[in-house]
Amino acid sequence: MKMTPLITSAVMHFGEMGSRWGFNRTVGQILALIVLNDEPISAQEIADALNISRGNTSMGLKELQSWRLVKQHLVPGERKDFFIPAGDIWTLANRVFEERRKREIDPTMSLLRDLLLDAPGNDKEANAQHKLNEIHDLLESVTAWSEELQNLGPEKLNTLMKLGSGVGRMLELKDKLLPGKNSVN
Amino acid sequence: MKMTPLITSAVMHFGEMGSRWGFNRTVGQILALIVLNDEPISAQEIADALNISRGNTSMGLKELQSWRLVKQHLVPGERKDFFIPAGDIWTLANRVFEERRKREIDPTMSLLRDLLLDAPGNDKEANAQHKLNEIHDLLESVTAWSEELQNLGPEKLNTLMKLGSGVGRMLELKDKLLPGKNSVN
DNA sequence: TTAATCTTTCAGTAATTTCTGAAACTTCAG
DNA sequence: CTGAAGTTTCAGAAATTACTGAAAGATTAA
Repeated sequence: MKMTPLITSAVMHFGEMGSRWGFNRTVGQILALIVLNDEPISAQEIADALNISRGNTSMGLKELQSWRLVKQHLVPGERKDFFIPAGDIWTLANRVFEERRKREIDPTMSLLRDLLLDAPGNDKEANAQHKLNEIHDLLESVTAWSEELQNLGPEKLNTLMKLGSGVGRMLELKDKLLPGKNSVN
Repeated sequence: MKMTPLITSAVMHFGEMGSRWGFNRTVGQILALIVLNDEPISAQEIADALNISRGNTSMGLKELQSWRLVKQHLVPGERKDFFIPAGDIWTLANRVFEERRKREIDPTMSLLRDLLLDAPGNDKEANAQHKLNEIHDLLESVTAWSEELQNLGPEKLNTLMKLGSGVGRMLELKDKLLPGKNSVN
């Protein structure tokens, strides 16, 4: 499992970025290694290639599995576990989005809902609640919208993309196209 | 600057979430406090309300200004600086997106472009490059798309949102609507 | 110019997060 | 059973990140 220079650079970079993407350096490196390596790779090979302890490798793999980015791959006749990506790039990116949404947005939405239930104690609180409500609505929109995009799948998303600023114009005409679909929540 | 219980909960929560949103606990708390407080608030008041050192407050404010989430507000006749949000909720959310894109996506895109320039040394590398290319294209789509959404602004985005799964159907009819806009790019 | 008021910087410390490696656990072949 | 081959767990060590507070730097009023 000697890494080529190209793979090494990529793996190192994904390690550095890992923390910004919601996991730590090692987890990022392991993910990159598994994705870029077309063959299934064992935990021991990962530990060797990245120069990290076997224990750390095990925890990293566990985390990647909890994110559903990596899955086990049993090689017949082999005792050890091998690992492969849990899907194609599009799928993986989707999973990262989803998982991050769960960690970054859902808890806040839940708190905001709770805070908005209480009657405001004074003007200051009423004002704060108003702001919190705006935040809540925005997060709700973002969530709903990102789900929508995920369901579209890569091809349609691409069509939409290429439409570019045409989206705005299209919206202005939508009533003619899809009557009865406006003003529906 | 005594915080009401409601504001306290919100501020604490934004502190906890802060690290997931790309900044640290204190920065998250400061941001929440400034946003939820309708009046301009001084650095000293922030430090007192959050029970943090004046130095830490100063660094936090500096970071929030670098994210363009908070701005100074000079009160005539007052010597000290006051702070207010740099815009409405929609604007702030946009800034967070943008700033995170800069930190989370742009550096990777740049590295990927570089790595794709080199000729592959062998089959393994060729395969890895293919994967890297897929990642690059996906990130490019995401970037372009998020810019598109930002330019739409909140009202149109909302229209789009409410359209829900109608987006898919609309796409199928788009050629009739906007002839000449397909297959561009 | 001086002093008062406020802000920023940064070295050192505290808190948090990540990593290691040894021990415990699991699985299976003989 | 037993032991070989592998995996997981977790207490403590190492590395990283955040925070404090004192000192240095601004800015302005007198």
